[in-house]
Amino acid sequence: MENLIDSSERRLRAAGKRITPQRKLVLDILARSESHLDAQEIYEQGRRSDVQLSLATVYRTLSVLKENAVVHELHLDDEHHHYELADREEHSHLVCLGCGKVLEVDSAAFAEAALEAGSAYGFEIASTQVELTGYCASCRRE
Amino acid sequence: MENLIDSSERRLRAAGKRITPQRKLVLDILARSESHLDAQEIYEQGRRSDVQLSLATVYRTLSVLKENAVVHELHLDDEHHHYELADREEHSHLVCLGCGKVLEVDSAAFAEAALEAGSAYGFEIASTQVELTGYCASCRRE
DNA sequence: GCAGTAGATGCGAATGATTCTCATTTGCAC
DNA sequence: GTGCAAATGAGAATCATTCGCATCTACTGC
Repeated sequence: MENLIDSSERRLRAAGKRITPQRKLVLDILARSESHLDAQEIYEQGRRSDVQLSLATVYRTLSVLKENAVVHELHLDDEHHHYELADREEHSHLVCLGCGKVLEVDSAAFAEAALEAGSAYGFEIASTQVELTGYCASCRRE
Repeated sequence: MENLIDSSERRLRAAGKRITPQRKLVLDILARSESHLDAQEIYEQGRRSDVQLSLATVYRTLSVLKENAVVHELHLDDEHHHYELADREEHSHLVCLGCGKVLEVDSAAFAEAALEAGSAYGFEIASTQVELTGYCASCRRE
């Protein structure tokens, strides 16, 4: 966990960004979290620490992290965006339309298909977002 | 094109929805369009017809169409949603980060991978949204 | 260490997409 | 035709996100 944050900071420095307590805090919250947080949740968790933090800063930080490929922005629902640290195994998301549960699934197959599709069109693929929706086992039997 | 609309209307009727001039208009605009429209664009095109149409109705109509799987909602950028008729060949989207161009690519490979991933977790896959971002051939050579 | 400065932050106001309210209209089943 | 639930229009309301600006601070060069 610590090295995830270190490498993120290295990437920010390389882009000429400063390492502020607020940015460390947001990174730390993302690293500790099991789930996919949205800006509001990050803000609320951040307020519980002794570092001062505003919602605007959360958004600005997420924007910087996104630009530097430190986090991925997810569109799991239509309400707002969710974020997760990028340097984890490649995976996609399975969202249950019944209960809203989100599963992460390995997506090597998708990444491979993405590369093929990209090269067929002369594209250099930067990121692959796959969101699958459907019904989980327990919601299927209603 | 006509039959696309007919089948859409059948689906709406089956769900107990009424066929109104506004709904026909939105379907017609989507069917005629080559690209992925957002609500505002649909509204503006709709105003040019002699059917009265409000932006609220566009949103309500899109929501109904989405619930009945007549349209797919796309998250091509962070600004707003884009929509396309659902009953077309399965395809995914390639978005260029440089110029914003959106290409449609065949995605049989993704659909297959989705089914596999779904069954591995007991999920019944309802839809597969794949959005690839990267740089197109001309933006790559800057 | 210390000062200077560009980059960050906090706060509250602004923006802009989407949704809601409610009075009015209208498909469509009988 | 009639009746009524569903749809619509217009504008207000909501809510996530961004902006403006005054203040602060992480880093660079001395």
